[in-house]
Amino acid sequence: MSESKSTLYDVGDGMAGCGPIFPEGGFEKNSLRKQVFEHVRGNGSVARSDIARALSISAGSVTGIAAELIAAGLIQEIEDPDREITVRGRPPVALAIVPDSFHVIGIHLANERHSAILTDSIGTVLAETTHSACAPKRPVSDLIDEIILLVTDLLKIAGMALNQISAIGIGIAGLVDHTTGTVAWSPLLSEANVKLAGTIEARTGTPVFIDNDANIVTLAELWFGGGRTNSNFAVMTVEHGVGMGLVLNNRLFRGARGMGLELGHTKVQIGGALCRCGQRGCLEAYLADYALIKEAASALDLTAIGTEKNTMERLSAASKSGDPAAQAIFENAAKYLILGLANIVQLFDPGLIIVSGGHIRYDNLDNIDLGAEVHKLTLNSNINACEVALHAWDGLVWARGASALALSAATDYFTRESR
Amino acid sequence: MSESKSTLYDVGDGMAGCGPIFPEGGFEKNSLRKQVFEHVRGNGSVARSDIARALSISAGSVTGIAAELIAAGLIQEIEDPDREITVRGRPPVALAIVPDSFHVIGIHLANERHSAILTDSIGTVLAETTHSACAPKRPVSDLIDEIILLVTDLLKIAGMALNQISAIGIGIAGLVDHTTGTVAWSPLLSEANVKLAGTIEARTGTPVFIDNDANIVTLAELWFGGGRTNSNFAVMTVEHGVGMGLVLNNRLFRGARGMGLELGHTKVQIGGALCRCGQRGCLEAYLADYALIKEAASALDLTAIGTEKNTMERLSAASKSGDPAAQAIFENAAKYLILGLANIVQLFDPGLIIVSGGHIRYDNLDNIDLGAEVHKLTLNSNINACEVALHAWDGLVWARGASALALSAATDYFTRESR
DNA sequence: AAAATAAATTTACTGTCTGAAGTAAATAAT
DNA sequence: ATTATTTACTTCAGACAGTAAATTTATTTT
Repeated sequence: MSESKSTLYDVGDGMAGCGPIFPEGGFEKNSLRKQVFEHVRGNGSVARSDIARALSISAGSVTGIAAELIAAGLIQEIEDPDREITVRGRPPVALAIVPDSFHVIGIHLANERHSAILTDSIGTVLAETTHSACAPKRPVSDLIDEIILLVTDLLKIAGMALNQISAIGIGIAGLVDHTTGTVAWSPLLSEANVKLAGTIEARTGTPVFIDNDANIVTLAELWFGGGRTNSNFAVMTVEHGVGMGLVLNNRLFRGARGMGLELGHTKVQIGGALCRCGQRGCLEAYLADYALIKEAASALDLTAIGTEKNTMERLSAASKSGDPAAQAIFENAAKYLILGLANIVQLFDPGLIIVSGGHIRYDNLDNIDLGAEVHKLTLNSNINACEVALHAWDGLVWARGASALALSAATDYFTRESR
Repeated sequence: MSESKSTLYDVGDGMAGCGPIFPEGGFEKNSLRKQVFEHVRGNGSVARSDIARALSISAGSVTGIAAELIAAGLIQEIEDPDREITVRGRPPVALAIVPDSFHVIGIHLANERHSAILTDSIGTVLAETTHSACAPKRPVSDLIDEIILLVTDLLKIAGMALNQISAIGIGIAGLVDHTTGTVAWSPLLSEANVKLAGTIEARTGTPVFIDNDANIVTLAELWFGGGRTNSNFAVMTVEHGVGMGLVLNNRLFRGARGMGLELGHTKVQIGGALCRCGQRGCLEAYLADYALIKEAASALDLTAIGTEKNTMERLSAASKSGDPAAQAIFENAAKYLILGLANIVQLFDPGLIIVSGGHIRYDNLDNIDLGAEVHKLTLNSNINACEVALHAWDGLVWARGASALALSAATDYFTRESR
């Protein structure tokens, strides 16, 4: 018998019973309706029998659900495109999404420019527009006007009306609470704790969903990028700041209380470099564009001040043409990139990390095997090594990610049971 | 219109369709049966009508489910203990768990000693035993023998037989894959990738569940400690190593692929202090007991080598009696503790972090307002500041956490529908 | 004793899904 | 050409989990 006395036996609250106390209800269950719809959308075109096998549900259910979805105008029977291999038995009938069953808008709000796209129910971009933005910080009312302008412009281009839009997704830099649709803080806004989603919803009469830019990029990867075939992966973005996103079981993970994954502001050095957030030792302060530009003076003549993008391009060019100071800057940043990746692996154990960002950066990572370097900095990786992929993209990802936000909300709505 | 061209439109795989591709099935739904049982267990004693209100389900359902659970011998009607306040109407009948409806065993395996407890279905400890362990690394077969010895000893003390045990939970230091019951690596084992759960299951004929020690401590907090009233919280443990656990929505979060949350091996300094894992700059290398002991030579006469625990006690005493070197050691460790906590907040955004560990450490944290210090190192904390709580405990938590692992498995089993 | 009130039970009903039997449409074998 | 085989899809009875409303039960208030 143990000689120890337990302090735990009756620790804490003196409450009766034991075990976690569950708050009321709130357990999600995905209806077959939605599962079937998503399976069809994910695969482009599938036969009913394939759906039944893939989702392990009865063929009878699929028939019924497919009939409902067809009646609702969400899916349709099509000529199977790739059907040459003739097998015995009754030939399968392929099902596919009806692309124009509904439409959504995705909007990205950023410092220099806003972009917006209008897509159909499978994410095909039907119209896009970009407005240059100026004011670094403005009151909410101004930003809302800018958004409304974007939307009306976009609708005009697409030749559609607002009542044909099922949902609007918005991505904005800053601290965003997706569940309440609140922007706690944003570099674009002079005010804090803005109920942006609700306000736009009231102005447009359309459901509005917002999220921060890192999550938006992650959604873009999940819906349209390298994450499509992975149920679990992380995204790390390096641009003006450093962000990350995480997908667990095909769903965006947003932290316990909706705000988390602030990788850029995890500390990687006690009393280290000064970050734009005012604290010291943040990863961002060693890795983000603005941090590199701070050091760029040693490599470039910065008396002629340009845009951040321009400076980064010049710095990258200098590095590639052999400038030792510029090279040292990128080499140091690469070290911190690898450190950030390693910390993601240690904490979240994803099978894949997509490093997502502008082109410029990646030109300087050509010689580095990121996967191998991360491996060196992690435990246990011999068993389940994490793949690291680079994904460079243009300015439209953000809007596409925002449209994915709207698409998944619209999907929920249209596949809700017994409407 | 935008001048940008998109590389994302058809990025990646050239696959048809869009949206995440969902693997088959796998959506959990918690039956009312289980919810009712857990509500009763969580609250000690509740009336049917209270259950219906708390879980927002119909009174009729509660009647039916309660009848089933009573028939199964899992719950019972009791005299309501605290019922003086007489109200109009038919008095409620309190329901409570039948404590001896089933029993489980919780085992903790550690370097110096193993401990095991036998509990009833509400976690009351009916018997406990502790065996001292010797070999630092042994083959699996030896460890299994030790486990069997623990179990038989425990059963003898409790006067019970193996077939009266519904489940066995095991906590072990190292890298553990809970889903497969595999120990990928452990300081106790000379072999790797050991299917420990399966082997013990075969030997005992009882379902066995294993997890690593950090998760076990987290479960102990969730079931019996300060986490009971919180659906979302993190646990950070500082002992020989540094670990963490995370509870999201009352469930243990284990990372994307079951191994993650290795906070101790996240890097907090490039090329920093050497960690026992062989890498440099791990948080553990600045904060864990073994790291402090490395530095202890400056404060203590270590020619007489004692146990780790003994050395830590001497170091702590030296610090409290004013030894500047010892004080400096603890001050530095506190800095890294705060850094670790801040990084948890940034990444996971829990509302509460429980710092869980032995007493010695905490005596040296008395003067520090951990919450405030963490606040200083995090963004946004003004909105949703994270509470930091210290919880010092004795050696039995581990076994209690392991029993919680078994309890939740047994609960699942007994409340499964249509058995 | 009657009225009021609240808890628990009973009953009829709904929606979701399954499983088994049946139908449809093709190829392969005779 | 006809029959057998194979595969896809449909239909339908029924299991099951859950609800809502009416009913019964047990108590206090008037």
